[in-house]
Amino acid sequence: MKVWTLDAALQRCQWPRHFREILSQTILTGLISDPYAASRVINFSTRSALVPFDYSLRIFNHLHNPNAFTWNTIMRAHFELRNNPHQALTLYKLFLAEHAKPDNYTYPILLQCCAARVSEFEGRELHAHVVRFGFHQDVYVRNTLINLYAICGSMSSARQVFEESPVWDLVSWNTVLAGYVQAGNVEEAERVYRGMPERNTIASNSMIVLFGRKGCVEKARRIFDEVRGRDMDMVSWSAMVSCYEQNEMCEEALVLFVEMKASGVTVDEIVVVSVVSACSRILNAEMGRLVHGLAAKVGVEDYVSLKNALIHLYSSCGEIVDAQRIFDDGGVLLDQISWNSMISGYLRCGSIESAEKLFYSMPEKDVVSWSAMISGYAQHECFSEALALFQEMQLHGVKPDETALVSAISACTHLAALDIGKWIHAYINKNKLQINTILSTTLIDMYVKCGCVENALEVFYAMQEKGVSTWNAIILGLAMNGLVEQSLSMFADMKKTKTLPNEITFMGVLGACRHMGLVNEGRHYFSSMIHEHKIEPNIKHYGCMVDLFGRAGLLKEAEELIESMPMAPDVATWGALLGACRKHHDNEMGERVGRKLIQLQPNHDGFHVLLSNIYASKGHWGNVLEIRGIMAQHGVVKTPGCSMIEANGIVHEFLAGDKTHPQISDIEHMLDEVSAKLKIEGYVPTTSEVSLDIDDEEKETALFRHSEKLAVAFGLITIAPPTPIRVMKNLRICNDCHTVVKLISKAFDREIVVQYI
DNA sequence: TTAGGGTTAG
Repeated sequence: MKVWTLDAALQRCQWPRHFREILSQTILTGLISDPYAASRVINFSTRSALVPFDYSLRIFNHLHNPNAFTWNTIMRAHFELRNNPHQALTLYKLFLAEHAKPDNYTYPILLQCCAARVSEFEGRELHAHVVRFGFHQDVYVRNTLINLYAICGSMSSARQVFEESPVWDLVSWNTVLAGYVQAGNVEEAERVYRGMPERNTIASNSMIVLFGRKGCVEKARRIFDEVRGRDMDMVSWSAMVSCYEQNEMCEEALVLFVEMKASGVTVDEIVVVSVVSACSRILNAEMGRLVHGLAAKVGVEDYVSLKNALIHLYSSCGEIVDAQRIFDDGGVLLDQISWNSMISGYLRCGSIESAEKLFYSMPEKDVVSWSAMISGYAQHECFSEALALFQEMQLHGVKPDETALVSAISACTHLAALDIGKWIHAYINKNKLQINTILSTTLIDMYVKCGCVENALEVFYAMQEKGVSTWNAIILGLAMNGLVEQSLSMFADMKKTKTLPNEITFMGVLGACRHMGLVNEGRHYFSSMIHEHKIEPNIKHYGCMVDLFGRAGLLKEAEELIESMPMAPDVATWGALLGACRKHHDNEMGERVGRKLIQLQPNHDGFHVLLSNIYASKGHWGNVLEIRGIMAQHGVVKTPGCSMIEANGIVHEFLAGDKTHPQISDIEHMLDEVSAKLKIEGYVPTTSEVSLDIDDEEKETALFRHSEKLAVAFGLITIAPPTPIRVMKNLRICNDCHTVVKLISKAFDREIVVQYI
């Protein structure tokens, strides 16, 4: 058998059996011991789908003296077919050990293997071999070296190889340029781009990508238009579309895509994914549907990233059925991201049960799956479920990352689960986990809402970089804890750091003024917000000012401010005025405002209750009953007061008048004790708050079953001093509870924090 | 044999 017969036979080879016959012929005739003939066999077998890779390997292992070509082929096959660059590099050592000589094709393969492993160390070793064997002048070798260093982030070495080259081809230029693009080095990239002897499409496309990533949309567009005049290709269009999409110019992205279609360029899966993502951003399901149809037409429907982008699109637009259809039809094409996207899609659409079902049925859960579920629970106010899942996640040995931690901590905040929150904080420190601005801010938020100002300040001062939300959390938190002066001086500090305040900052600042009744300061900050910082006050700022004026008895000014609002006043704003009317006994205005509100928002419980309270405080029981009737007629149910307290890592919930707690008899006993003790101290219950037509003794009892009092009593029983008693409440605390808690604190010598969240 | 495009999950 001759080599040319072998080549001809291989060319005709159609079946695995043919190949085995050809192989046995080469062995029987002894042709296999000819290194060139052996290389033809290996080359064919590694490239052909007829032969399994293991079979090629077995042939290779039986060869006595494979030549460089054969070694190269088998090393490349390890890298490309098996995706095993490490094995290729191992084989290279064997190659040298057998005293075979590498050729100029050997190093591009091996250097690519190093690039795939991002292994600069191995690369440098090979670089030395390249020089030793005298291939350093080869332009292919040089280019792969440049690429290797660029990928390993060592642009100085890449640049050095480039500079030392005797000749440069287009690939050399493009590779160096790609390195700077990847490193995000605009200056050097532009310099290289300008220095190129001729600018080709690939280089221009790289520049479009770079400018797109850096937010320089106009520069990208200029280059795009330049290429357009020369020779653009699919990538040019695609890069420009994605540039718009990444910079949130979704309309432009869609327009350009339509133009691309119209110009007759082939559309592929990559550009389609960018376009679908643009549709998601602007919640345009209709356009997305068109693109989806187009993708099906060009036959890229099975592309998993596209499926994922579509699941995201449809679920973001509330079209959960369509999202689900893609997921259900996906079968084996789906990946981890598909599952996670579907879970968060369900959660976004409020189908907690579907999300749970999918979550518990998924083959593999990663951090994202867990934290999607945890934060989904938290977003739907299922805080206990969120925390329980966070703990379950750790039992499964999954390490929480920043996002999971943020969700868990915010669940702690809402549950007043301070101990668990502190445990998470300690866990972060112990494991030296990355603390980013969001995580720190969440911790600060938790501490201030649990009344631990010291801990909050500790986190705050330890932060390297503080964002506006960090300042907001501390300003708001200090004010919330009654540390008004500190809060306002924090605001002054913030201004010194040149951090620009936003509308939330002013909520904190105005809230601080309200807390202390600082009317003049409030006016000053409100005006500086508008004139100095050019921030339009929102409805909450107005509400805050109305409350500030109202509490100070400036009812007229408060009402005038409401009338001057550019938007319709909301519940809180009217509520503030109504509350002020009650406090300052302006029943005329109170009734007027209250009646108006009931008409405006017949479904809101707060107004009815406030108005009813106004009547109750005057003893006008007829009117109270009338309001009750209106409430019943509109199906308005008073939101029950609910307080939470954490003891020994368990969160206990109390509703007003609640008798369901297992320790209720102890609690009632404690309340009686408290009542007796406080009466000695001269406490008189403010029964005017109770809008029931019952006698005073019954009113006292009702008052003493408010949820926060139950929780505090429970705290007195279960939490040993000096640990403070911390209670979280869903509604604002009533005057009586406020007084009572202060008295308990004194009489029992306990630190007590009741927080309204 | 070396160079250019993308997104999607919390």
